[in-house]
Amino acid sequence: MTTHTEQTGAENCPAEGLLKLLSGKWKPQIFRLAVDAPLRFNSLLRQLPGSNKQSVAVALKELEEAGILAKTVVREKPLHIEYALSERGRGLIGVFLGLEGFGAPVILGPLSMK
Amino acid sequence: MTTHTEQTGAENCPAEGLLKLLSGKWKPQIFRLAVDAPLRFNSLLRQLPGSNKQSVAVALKELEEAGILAKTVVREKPLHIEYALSERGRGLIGVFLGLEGFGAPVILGPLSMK
DNA sequence: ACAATTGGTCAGAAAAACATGACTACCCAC
DNA sequence: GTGGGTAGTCATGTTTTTCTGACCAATTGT
Repeated sequence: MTTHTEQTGAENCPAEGLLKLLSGKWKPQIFRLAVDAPLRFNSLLRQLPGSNKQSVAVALKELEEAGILAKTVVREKPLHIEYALSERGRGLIGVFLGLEGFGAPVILGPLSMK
Repeated sequence: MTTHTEQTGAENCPAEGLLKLLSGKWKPQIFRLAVDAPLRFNSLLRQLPGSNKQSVAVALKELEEAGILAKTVVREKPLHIEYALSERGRGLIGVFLGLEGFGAPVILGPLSMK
């Protein structure tokens, strides 16, 4: 059975694909940090306590492949790589803010309504 | 030790908690179906091909505990239980639409198709 | 030349999520 | 009191995700 017929339902629901993309242990935090400034691998690793190379590398790759982050080789003093929010990525900021706006009251509980 | 030292970063980022809540194989679909009409366990199970009691039960419980779905015992003909979107749950619809709006181009976009 | 920093890859282990099948309990019709 | 529908739980196994530690390769510093 090499017929990889994935049935996630994402075909009829784009939100699901996006949720799947943003889910995962590190991707939301990576996205959030990328909003503030371009990211560099080792620095990012240090900013995510408890993370590991592997997971972060995979997350960066997936976010890049999804067109949310753009990878750039910076030919400067230490010669490094930058992962910055792409145009599409910036489009996600609004959605993220919507999530935060809704998320906050959930965490603070029903008592804080009104 | 009741001090649940969760290190998800959700404390300083409500969006993360929400993403975590909505992630999972069935929760997005369940939410989506709940938008249309109140849900009933067995019926829902039939509407989610490939799913199973266990996973759906857990998903419903978590959505209920998060205050997104409201569980109601309906004392009628077959005596059943309804899971309907709560007030808060309806608030999520907008966020979900935002996800769909952004998600669609990602799926259909130039990067994903070869 | 050697070490450190850059940004990774790889195989294997551990942990988390998900699926399966058996079982429970309650109500109603027959 | 048997059978079907309601809504689940439980123990177990499988699959997916995440973590660990070793290794790699180019670039810069001493």
